[in-house]
Amino acid sequence: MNRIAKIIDNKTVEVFDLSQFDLDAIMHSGQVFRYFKTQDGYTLIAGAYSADIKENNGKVIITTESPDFFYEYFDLNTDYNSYKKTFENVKFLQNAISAGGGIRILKAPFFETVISFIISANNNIKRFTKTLNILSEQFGTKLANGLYAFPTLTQLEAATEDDFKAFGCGYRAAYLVKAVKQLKELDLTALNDLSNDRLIKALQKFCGVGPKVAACIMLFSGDLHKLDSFPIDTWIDKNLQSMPDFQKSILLNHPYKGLLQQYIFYYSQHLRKNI
DNA sequence: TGCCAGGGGGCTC
DNA sequence: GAGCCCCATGGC
Repeated sequence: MNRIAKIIDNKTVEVFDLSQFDLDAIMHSGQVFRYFKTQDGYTLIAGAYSADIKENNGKVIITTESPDFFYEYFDLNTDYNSYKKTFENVKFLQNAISAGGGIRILKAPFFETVISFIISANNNIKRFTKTLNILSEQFGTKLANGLYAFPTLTQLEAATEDDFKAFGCGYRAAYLVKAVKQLKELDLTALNDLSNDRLIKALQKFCGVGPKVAACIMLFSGDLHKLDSFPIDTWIDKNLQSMPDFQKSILLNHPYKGLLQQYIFYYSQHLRKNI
């Protein structure tokens, strides 16, 4: 039996092992944006699915019409202790690992990941989250709880450059119109056959996707889920620059450096602490 | 190669 | 309250 979590019934997932599931840290780890704080937890929307999530009596309770989706979304079949065992040679990140140790790499829908991270470019999280929610309200499907699903590719084809601009995308508006057209022609399964080197180049063919955004798509899209992808944003860059070369080398050669990157991001960006 | 292009929220001072 | 920066990228 899985010690981490279990689908209890057709509306409930329970997570038992909170040492590898830190709800607040996951929400603030910069990989999920469309969630709302509730009185005792969060309401989260991913793609066309939503869930109410709260912590209660040492467990996390996920209440949703789509338990199978969220079981997979939170990667609950994977024991993160197996990853953590490989972190013994990165003791210089111990503080960040301790603080963010309950972060998991989520399996977000591919299209939502691409669009979200194009909009994230040179933007602050609060501001582009607002944009993502407005786009969802304008172009997405209204769900039973009154919230809006992230727009599908077909729905977002209706958005013009002026629409994207009006909803806060700024100069990324033109990229988005082009990227939506390009994504329509994409065979996602073909991407899965590529090596990481080829994959990151293939993703950068989408307008608005450079090396950093491509690395985010590789790490956070559930279809790709490359745990050795290492997005270097301004926060990670600052940390790398303050790191001795030998530490940098250990970090950048680690098979799960994507997960380590999440710990560093959460620690420096959200908690505002220095490694 | 270097510079430029939205806007606004949050941070530092 | 001014000045700076933000999960960068493409075009010139």
